[in-house]
Amino acid sequence: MEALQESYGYLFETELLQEIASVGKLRKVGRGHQIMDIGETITHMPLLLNGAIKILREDENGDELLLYFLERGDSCAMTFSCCMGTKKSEIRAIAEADTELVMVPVEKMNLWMGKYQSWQEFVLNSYHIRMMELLETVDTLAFMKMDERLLKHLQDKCMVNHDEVVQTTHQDIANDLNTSRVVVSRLLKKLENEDKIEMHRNHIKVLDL
DNA sequence: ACATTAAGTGATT
DNA sequence: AATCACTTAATGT
Repeated sequence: MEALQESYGYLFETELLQEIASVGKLRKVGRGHQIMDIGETITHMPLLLNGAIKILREDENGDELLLYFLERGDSCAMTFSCCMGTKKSEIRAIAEADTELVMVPVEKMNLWMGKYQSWQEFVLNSYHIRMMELLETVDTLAFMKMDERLLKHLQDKCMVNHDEVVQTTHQDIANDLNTSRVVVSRLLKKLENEDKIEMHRNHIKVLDL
């Protein structure tokens, strides 16, 4: 597990890295695959090595809303709190790109909290970062109009995929933003007229980054 | 050639 | 901004 060293070497001492390597299982997930669903019991916590994962929330009707992306060096804050009592996931996680992650059993969480201060810092820090990300999306939701949200979403996608070309359909975007496809199509056309994007079938190139 | 899926359009609320 | 109803375009079998 040299990949561990590369992604987390600057955070954890070698002793902890070795423990992660010995107890964790490497998992590869293809783009679009579901990693965790709402209501599922959390047994492992993920440490992202590369790729990206999108975190979604769902309403009563089954409509989805994108909360944020996880990238390399991130972990799911949901798993942290689950070890403090709650055991079911409140969110759904789907691979945004082909992703490699290390799955660590949750039992190790508390153990390492006392044993390694680098682990404790990592957990607390991750929690803080997730909180800030969540606040940002709340702001976006509450204060931004659909066209601004759309552009931001495309830019975010570019960010996590390290590519100015977004592989997606209008329908997919509509699902992520919890709006209708027709609205997305029309707003995208507007963005194209403003030379902020280029539209093609099944992919969009973002010019305004 | 036909069916399916993605995207575009006008009208209405 | 959402929804409906319909058209057009691209792609798969």
